[in-house]
Amino acid sequence: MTVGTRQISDKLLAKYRAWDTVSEAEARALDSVFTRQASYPRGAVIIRAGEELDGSTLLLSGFANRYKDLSDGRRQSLELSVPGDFIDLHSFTLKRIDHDIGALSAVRTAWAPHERIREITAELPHLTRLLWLNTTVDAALHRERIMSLGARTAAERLAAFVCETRERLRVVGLADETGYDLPLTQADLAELLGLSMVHMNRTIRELRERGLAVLRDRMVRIEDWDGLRKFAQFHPGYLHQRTEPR
Amino acid sequence: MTVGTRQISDKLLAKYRAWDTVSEAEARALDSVFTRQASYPRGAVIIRAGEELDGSTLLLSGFANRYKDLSDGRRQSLELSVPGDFIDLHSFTLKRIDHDIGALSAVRTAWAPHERIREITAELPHLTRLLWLNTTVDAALHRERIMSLGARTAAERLAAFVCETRERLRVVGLADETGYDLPLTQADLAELLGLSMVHMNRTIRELRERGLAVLRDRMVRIEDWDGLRKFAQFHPGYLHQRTEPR
DNA sequence: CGGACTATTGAGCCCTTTCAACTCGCGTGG
DNA sequence: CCACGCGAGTTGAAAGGGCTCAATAGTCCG
Repeated sequence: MTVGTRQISDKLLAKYRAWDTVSEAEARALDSVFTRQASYPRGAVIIRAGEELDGSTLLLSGFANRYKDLSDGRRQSLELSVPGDFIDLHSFTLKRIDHDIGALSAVRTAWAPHERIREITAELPHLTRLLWLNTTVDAALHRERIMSLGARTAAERLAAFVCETRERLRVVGLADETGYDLPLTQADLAELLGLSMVHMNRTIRELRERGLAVLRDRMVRIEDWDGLRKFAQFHPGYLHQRTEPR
Repeated sequence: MTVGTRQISDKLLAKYRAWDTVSEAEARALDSVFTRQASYPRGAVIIRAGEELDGSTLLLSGFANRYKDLSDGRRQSLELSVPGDFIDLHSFTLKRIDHDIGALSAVRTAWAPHERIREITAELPHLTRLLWLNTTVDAALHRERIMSLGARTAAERLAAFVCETRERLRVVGLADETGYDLPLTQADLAELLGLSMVHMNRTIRELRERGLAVLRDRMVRIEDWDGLRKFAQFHPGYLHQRTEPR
């Protein structure tokens, strides 16, 4: 899959380079940890809670989400995963993870055995810290989600989500000023934002009527980036990107 | 402060030993990273968002919380910190953190320069993985909070909080079957659980009337542990403790 | 003894949910 | 070719959980 400078870990690398400099040697080492690739259709469960894992999975393309269920059927999405995300890197230390990860669209993945990651931690301290940083930035995303769920209204929450997702996708080259593709149903979004599907629909309409963003046909069109940021009170510091947003 | 086997990192060590075995050499190394200690009164800001940090702080005694504010005054607590918590270990990779950390009670802390932590990462790979694990378990706590805020009712949320806090405190010797001290006001709890103070009060009453738990006089008395667990749908797997709960 | 903080309770409102009906587009089978 | 079914989206109406406003009481402390 190596075409010119294009590599498996292209997007992951782009993300890491938004955080810190990565040498060519480190980039090669990072790319070399990935062995087999796989594909999943929408709806497939990529990782199941509680399984013992001996490798971690990189999302090459498509979207996925972490979620937990309550026994009476209530389901909460914990986090959206976008291309370039190392969706279960935390299993390197945790061994088994406490939630499922499902495919929200057709998905391609690459898999890195923990053994190979361990070799990196033995040999490349700076790259190791980047992997660690990856997991701590994931935690920072979690915290912002807590903020949203606890303190933002439905419309603000959706706006913040649109902003955050735009920044995450921009780093891996999948979004620009005008917007991005987001192949999720309104039901998926509702689950992610802790809203009912009906209210999700009305909230999407509200954002459109406010002239901030339009979500339609699996695409997000940003109408007024500054207005959206302001409305959501989106402060991208928690993404810890070096590059100035916007 | 070393009295017999008692050390600064006593509680931190107890927590790590609930996750994995820690050798005596590792325990000594861990203890030795901490240099100066400090005290803060209730209400003090221990760590301020955005500051450049060159060390991480261990909570020796007392309670703290992470929080973020919105510009119009809405404040959301992100996570409770209990004794033995390395409250900003993530600053080791992040350099600056994206939220404040405040003292919810009188607090004692110890401080570890990042330089010393870096020495550990160079010399003690297994202990390094435990430190990394610490940050990934913190993320697991965040995820459970997202679950609570997104999918649990107020009463279930409080019940889950009481269960989780009981397990976290039990590991460091600060809780037993009957309950534990929790020196937080109802306003603190409300902020933590994303509720208004008034509704927090009513929710506390509901838990009491259900015969599950009594929160009064800065103490939590657990009346019916099994009932509480069941009501909250508390599944402690996400804490990743080896010891069987209860 | 006043003041500040904390806890408690009532009442009304509002955001969000639930229930329900209906549309639209699309793929499949008769 | 059309009927049908199904998933996704949309809208209305009513119910409900939690919030806000407001008032009262208890407690600690200077």
